[in-house]
Amino acid sequence: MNDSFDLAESSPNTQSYGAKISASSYWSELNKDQRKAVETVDGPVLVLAGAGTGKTRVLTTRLAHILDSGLAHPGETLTVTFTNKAAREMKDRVERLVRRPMEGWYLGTFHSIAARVLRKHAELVGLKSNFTILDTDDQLRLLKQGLEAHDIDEKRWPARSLGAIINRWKDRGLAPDQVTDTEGSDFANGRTLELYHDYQERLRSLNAADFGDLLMHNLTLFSNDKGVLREYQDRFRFILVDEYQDTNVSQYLWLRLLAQGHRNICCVGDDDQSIYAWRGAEVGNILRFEKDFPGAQVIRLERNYRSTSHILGAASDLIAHNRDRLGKTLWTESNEGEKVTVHGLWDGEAEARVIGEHIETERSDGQALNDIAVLVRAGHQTRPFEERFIQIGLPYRVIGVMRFYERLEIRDAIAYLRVISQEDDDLAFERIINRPKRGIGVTSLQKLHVVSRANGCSLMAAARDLTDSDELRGATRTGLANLISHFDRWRNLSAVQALPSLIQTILDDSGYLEMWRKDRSIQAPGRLENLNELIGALDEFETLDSFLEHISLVMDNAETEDGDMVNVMTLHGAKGLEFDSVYLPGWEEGLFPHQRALDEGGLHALEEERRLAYVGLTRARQRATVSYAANRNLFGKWSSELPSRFVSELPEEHVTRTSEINTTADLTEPDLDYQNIHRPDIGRRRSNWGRYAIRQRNRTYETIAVENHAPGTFQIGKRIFHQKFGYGKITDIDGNKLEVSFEKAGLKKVMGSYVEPA
DNA sequence: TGAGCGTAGTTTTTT
DNA sequence: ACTACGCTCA
Repeated sequence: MNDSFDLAESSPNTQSYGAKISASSYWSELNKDQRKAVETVDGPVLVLAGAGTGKTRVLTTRLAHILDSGLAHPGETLTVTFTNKAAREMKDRVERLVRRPMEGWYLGTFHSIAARVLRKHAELVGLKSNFTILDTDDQLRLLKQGLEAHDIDEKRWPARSLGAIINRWKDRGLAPDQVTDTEGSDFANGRTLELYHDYQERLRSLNAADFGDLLMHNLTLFSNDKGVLREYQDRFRFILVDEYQDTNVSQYLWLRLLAQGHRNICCVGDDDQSIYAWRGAEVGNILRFEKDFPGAQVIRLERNYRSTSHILGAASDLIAHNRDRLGKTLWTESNEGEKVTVHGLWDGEAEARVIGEHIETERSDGQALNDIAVLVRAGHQTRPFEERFIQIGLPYRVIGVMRFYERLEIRDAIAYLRVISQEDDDLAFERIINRPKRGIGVTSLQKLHVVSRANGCSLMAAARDLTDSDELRGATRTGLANLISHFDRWRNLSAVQALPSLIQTILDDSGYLEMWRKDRSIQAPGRLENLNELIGALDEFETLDSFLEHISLVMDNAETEDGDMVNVMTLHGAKGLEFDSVYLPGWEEGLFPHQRALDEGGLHALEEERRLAYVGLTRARQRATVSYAANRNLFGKWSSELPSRFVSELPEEHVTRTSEINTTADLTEPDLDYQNIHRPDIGRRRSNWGRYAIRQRNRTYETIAVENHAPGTFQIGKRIFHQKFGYGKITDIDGNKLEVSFEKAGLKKVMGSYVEPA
């Protein structure tokens, strides 16, 4: 972390400042709109950049232009992204363009820049400069402790829910004394605010900040000390923001404050790709930009360089179903390409099989697997694909699963380091106090907590006290005393020893490595391997603190595996990426759009789901293949599925549809030829369908006979019972689909075969 | 202290 | 189906 912005950054850089260097060499290839977005450096600019319109290119070129033409030193620019990956990419590209070391510039994620600012002025918000940044796991444990302290039943009021409420407040920049809404009023009998208050107190006493605090404390800081705010306002002559549609309110307020100095802020975003409202992002930030920055120029990038016109056409028509959007008309000069294909399939297994076959065909046509992706809605959907791909020997990688620094053994090792860096870090100390086993169980830990609360001291201090007293006996006392003396030694060692050998010593002395060596489980060898990797990774860091800052803010995915492999990931994970060929399985009502989104977020959530579908389609350069299954095994239960409404929203002119099944909607067609053949392996699946026809190669060869309700069982107004949603009244009937107004769950469409007369 | 068992909850994810 | 958690009992 370069923290020297008072020195190095403000020293005049005679090479660049004031020197007009022609930048035309690297932006001659930009189109008119892109060029305008790069050149308009005076005043606020909003760049609405559709999918595949060269957004990143514009952003990097703009920054390079500002630096190259001497409009600002690197240290006078602020560039924010959401992910470390995006920040790194931007850094690389700008450095390549500018060919000059960019020491001291402010380019990074919102969180890393906010942390950098906060460390400088921590005392103004009641923290010390070396505060710990807590991750979600720590936060959760802290919240649990809070609930316990308030005697609130954690079963009834889960810490996770409390965390979600508090995080939403923080997303909006609301400290406990600023909360006026009733957001949390139905949680814990209205004691949410009290819990939030205590949680913040606890964080302060631990000298810790959670992710939300980083931004929120910045806001507090800026409003408490106008001098500091002024300093940054003056400093940042140019501000650039990537993925602006993903900013939450507190990030927005933060930007707005900082931009008030020079008013040169350029935000790049696409309202159609806003898919993070569920974690506090406000698309509204885009919509209000012109209001907040009067005279702002709005530049639209609408020429798509990525996809064929069929893919672009399909995606554009789909997203046009959203009401809540600014509206863009993407166009392309690329060829028509293939139509988007839509497959209806029997079940998830068939879906995985068919996609596997398609990929093998593409592969034999010379298509690189690295440029193929399977994009799913939810993490668990990757499984059938993994199983199938393993079976047929198709190389694949799943992106975005467990991250390196989230692994149990890595977190343990880091906890040791955290205690060394900050003896007061109770959360870290608690984590490893009995790992490996030292005879310090729940009872002993409770004693420590009592002492620490009574004395207002840290757990470590309490531990010192307790080992001096007679409270603890036998193995427990020796175990704890040993641990304490180990820590004292390690702390001394940390001053003189390089990080890799320090951690090696710690893991040896503590018996932590020994613990895993003795462990006979399958995972143990992998864990030891990971620990070795950690030791290696530590080589890159000068100080313990710089390493800890890195891991708390730059918890990146482990590098993706080398080789030519199909990419399997969630739609969210695919944002910003592109592939030749994209498979989009699981387009079924309830799965995509996801039921939970529909239940909780209504129309807004539905539109967000649709944007997700849009993001999925627009990842494809050459081919996009959508599929849905008639039956799906979810959480151990089979259920019949309806094709997603998004499937029917795809325009015929850009789509080819094939189906191995008839969906329920088709069952009411009179001329279909049903046979009642019972196929045992399907019968076992307790499919509740009335009659179901599968047609393959124009031949109906399979139908499952399951008991059907007698005609007239269902009439509008009749009361029915549904396994999942309970009692309700039928409001509409459409073939085998019923629209039911449920007493608890509200208005829903359900399968007739799923309900019983009540 | 730890194994064994029952229960509940299973979208998306960064920092 | 699978996991994570909390509780009971040896």
